[in-house]
Amino acid sequence: MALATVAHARRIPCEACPLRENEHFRDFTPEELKFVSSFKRGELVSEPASAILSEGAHSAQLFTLLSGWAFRFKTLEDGRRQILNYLLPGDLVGLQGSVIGEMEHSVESLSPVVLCVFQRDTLPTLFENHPGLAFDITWLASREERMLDENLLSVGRRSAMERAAYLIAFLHQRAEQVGQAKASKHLIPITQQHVADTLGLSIVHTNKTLRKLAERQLIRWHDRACEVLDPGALADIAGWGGLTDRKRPLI
Amino acid sequence: MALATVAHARRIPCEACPLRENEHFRDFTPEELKFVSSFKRGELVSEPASAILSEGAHSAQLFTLLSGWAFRFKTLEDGRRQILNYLLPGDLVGLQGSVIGEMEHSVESLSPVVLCVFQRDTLPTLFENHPGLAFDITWLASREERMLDENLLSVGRRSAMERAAYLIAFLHQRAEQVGQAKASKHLIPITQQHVADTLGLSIVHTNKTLRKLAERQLIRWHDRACEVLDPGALADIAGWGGLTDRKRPLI
DNA sequence: CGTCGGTTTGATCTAGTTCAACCGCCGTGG
DNA sequence: CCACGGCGGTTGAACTAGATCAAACCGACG
Repeated sequence: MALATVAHARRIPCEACPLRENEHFRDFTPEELKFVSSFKRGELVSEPASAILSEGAHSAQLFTLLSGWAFRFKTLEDGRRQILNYLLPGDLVGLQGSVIGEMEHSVESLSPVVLCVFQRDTLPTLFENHPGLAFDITWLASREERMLDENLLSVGRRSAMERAAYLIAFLHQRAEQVGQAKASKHLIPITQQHVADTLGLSIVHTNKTLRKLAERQLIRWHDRACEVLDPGALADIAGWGGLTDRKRPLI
Repeated sequence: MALATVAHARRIPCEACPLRENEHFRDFTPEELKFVSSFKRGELVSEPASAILSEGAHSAQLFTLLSGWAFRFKTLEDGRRQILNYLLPGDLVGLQGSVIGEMEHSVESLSPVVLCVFQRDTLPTLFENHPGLAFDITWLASREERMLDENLLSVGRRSAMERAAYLIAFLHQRAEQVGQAKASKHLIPITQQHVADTLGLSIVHTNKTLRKLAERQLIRWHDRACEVLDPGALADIAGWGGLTDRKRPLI
């Protein structure tokens, strides 16, 4: 697993951020945009499968994912790994570290990613001068909490088949919201090992479960990627209502 | 399951809140205290096993738990229940609802509880005028996220024995931090059904697992309560490092 | 052309589930 | 006063979802 490549100099100004064109994100006032832009320190570009943040890191920075896929995870001493959640464009990375001071999980990329780098110690300034943005950060934290709640329900109480169906429907919906689904023809860039570590299952059983979903024509498995054929049926299997499609902030 | 009893008129002013004496909470400035006090609308007292907030509620209020134990949970349509986390004195209740607008989980009490009721729509005022308190709310949200991360690791990757040991060590440590452990002689007011629904196990297997812990003299099971005898050994079994003992805010 | 990571498959095993009782306690209604 | 029912906890037996073990396949890549 390669280390993340170093930060490049600032490229795109936030005012011209292509993500903002997506109607899924709420509009910012020019003033807010100006502040966010001043808050930004640079960009970080990184290869697939590279570490972005590591558990225990004290010097954690705060990022927003601009493009690509990543995931958060924790491991036990003997190596058992649990994936906690996935990160898609617009998601905040490293908030826990910035707010509380130390990271208790790691973050790794699944695809080539570009991150927007913020100076962690300017967070107090943001809270001082931009209550609206501060509220947005809390909003994003609450949203993460929600996703974790649903994940926990899944891992704790759904069967292997339900879990797998839920995960894929969930990721597909998130990708769709930020316009990644079209861009990549409904392809989710994960291996079956990632699925296993998300669902709390063994790879073997994960493989057999995914195979059944494929036989039912709900997904098609590619090399290191999952193509979603029938998101509705997947959500049905899981008994999952779907994400609420509210506009969200983009810091 | 009884409904929560109605809110009483305001009793204790925040300045005299007994919780603040606990050194585990950070000191507030007189000005902050004054605002929090004005933010408070009243108190809610409620019986054990009563609903405090319900999934889907749109009119969710924001609370701080003053005394007692409660828990957050979600259920699937067929009744399978997953407990997401527990709530102890000083914990914020209903933040998701207040920030995003709708609750996606329910909250129920485990013991008699007293909650401090806030007016949800004054939250923007708090963010406007008290950036420090706003930051504190984000801090608390991040802390919840952390606890969920560890829970997810537990349910996804730990064995039944490890999970049970982790849960009890975790709850015991939290109780101790807020001074509940001494007060109740290390008694956690839960049934084995609660444990099962937290760990994602059946009651039968939960019973057998707890029994083993009891045989090893690590816990003693009482009627609707778990007495913790050896928190250190429990944490060891789980391979869990314990909570970081940082001072935290109390809104 | 060999190796390696990701995927697939079958066989065997086991941790945890489900089913079925039973006990003790407590609150309720006759 | 007692009978009854329900809840929380306990226990054994039978069962199964999912784990583990083992081997092979396949495409990419040096």
